[in-house]
Amino acid sequence: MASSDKSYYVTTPIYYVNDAPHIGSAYTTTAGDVLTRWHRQRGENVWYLTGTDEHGEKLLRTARANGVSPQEWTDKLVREAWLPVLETIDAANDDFIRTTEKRHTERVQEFWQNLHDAGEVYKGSYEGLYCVACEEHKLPGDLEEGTGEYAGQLVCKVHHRPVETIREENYFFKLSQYTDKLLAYYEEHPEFVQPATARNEVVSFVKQGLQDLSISRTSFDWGIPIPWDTKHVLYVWIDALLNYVTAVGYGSDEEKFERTWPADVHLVGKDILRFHAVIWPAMLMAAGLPLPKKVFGHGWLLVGGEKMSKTKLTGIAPAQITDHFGSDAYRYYFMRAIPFGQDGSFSWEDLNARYTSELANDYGNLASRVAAMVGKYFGGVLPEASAHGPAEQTIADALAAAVATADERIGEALDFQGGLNAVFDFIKLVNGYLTEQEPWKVAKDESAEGQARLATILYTAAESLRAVAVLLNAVMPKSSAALWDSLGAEASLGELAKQPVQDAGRWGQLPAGSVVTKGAVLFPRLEERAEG
RNA sequence: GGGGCGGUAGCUCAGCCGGUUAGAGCAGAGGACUCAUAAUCCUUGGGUCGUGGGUUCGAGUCCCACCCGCCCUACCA
Repeated sequence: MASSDKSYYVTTPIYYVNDAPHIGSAYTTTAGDVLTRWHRQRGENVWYLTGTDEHGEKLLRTARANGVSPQEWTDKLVREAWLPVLETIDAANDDFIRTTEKRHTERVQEFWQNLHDAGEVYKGSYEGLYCVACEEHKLPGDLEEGTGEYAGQLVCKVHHRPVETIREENYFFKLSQYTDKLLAYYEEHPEFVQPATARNEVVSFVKQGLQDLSISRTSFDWGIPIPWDTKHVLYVWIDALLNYVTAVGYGSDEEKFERTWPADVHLVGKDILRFHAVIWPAMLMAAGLPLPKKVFGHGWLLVGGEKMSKTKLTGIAPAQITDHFGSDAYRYYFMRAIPFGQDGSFSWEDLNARYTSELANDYGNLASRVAAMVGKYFGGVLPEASAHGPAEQTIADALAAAVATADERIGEALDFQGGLNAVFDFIKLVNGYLTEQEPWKVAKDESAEGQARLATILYTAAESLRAVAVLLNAVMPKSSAALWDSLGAEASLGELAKQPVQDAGRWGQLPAGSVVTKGAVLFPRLEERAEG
């Protein structure tokens, strides 16, 4: 297999199906979608995977509470909530894996059977603390000194009631054996865990030494049975992580697996970084499989200065935003307003302000004024730039720089904000160019020179927009398509998605004679949206 | 308890190894223009740089203590 055939493979976490999809999970999916669209537009083979995590005790309980089987419950949630949200945010994933699918469960069983056969798994007993009220196992850090009648005992921080000690026969994965191997790997591959702050936390955690990991449960049965001892089901995480390989043909389609694995980027929220940067690579090492090239832990979305938590998820559903602003603005906002890798504040005010200022006024209005002038002065037929001078060259040079920056920032550094800044700085520059050149005044000069200048100014603006449409297609596919259409570009240049993004700065691609029409405005000004 | 990060203009944030009048975007104010989605372009704002000390000729920028928010991690019983 030639290396050039290797797909650029990006994953999101598989989301726990029992939780309602909110903007936090959609944030990861959006970022992955922008990243993969960008790489596709470079002409690379790309594979973008997302999906749902469907096992575990919590899901079993909700299913029962709703009087249906866990499979029925999970089917319903996927159908009614998780698949629709992909439409809502306009994600173009190549596959969607569910951990209840045979292609997953069978491969997972083989994987662990192999590790068991190889001596990586042993039977032991697990002793843990359990809060009956929470119905969860607790770590020492989840507990505190009791007071009053529970004085002297450790109580759950949530319920302030004593926890029970529970002993269970479990299978264990020899994670402890991988402490040094992981540390060596982090050392050799400093880019493996990003950003650097996330990497530091992972490294310092592993340096303390790893404990073997309990990988099975016997207290409930909604999970993948351990093949050699079917009273046990696999711990959800240990099952879920394998989706990244089972979905691309591990153990079933070697050709596809070779072409896809290892993943180029695992996108994860920083809360689940440890599973992806410690446990997952150890599992792969144990199985003799290549490790993913990069695990990127992005930040939280803060609402009102606080982390959006699952529990107090009065949360915001993506559709609440897209219903009003549209999916393009949704995608733009989260990529532009929040530095990927850092926590960022979400507010309706900020969203509204950016929509109006950046999308409607700067970008959309530029497209409108250019299309209007080509229509008004040249009957909608793009004229030739016969008087290209220094002012035009400045624009062309700035474009080339913006393209280079955007390609590096978005395509390599996963700095979506930086990439969008470059594009929008360019848009502002073109607005300024028009104001300086005053084509509406030049239009009154009917001399040949005057008309040549007018033609050149409008060509320059239209050609700039052509590049902007190409550059923004990964972030805002719908409005970019509308702009492409308005410029009449498809007739000569072909499909927008086929325009190589790294070549967008080559000046003069939009041919004179293109039919420019003033379609619907890209981002109509919106009524002030009320709180929440 | 230990470790880390953050607290800078109304809002969101930049400010590298200390050095002339602390910056950007948005919002606000004034002006220009009219091709355009009352849009665009130009100009403009004086904020105890969390608090209190200290080092220094000079400190958001270094040191100490403290307050607030968050993250990682422990002990113990």
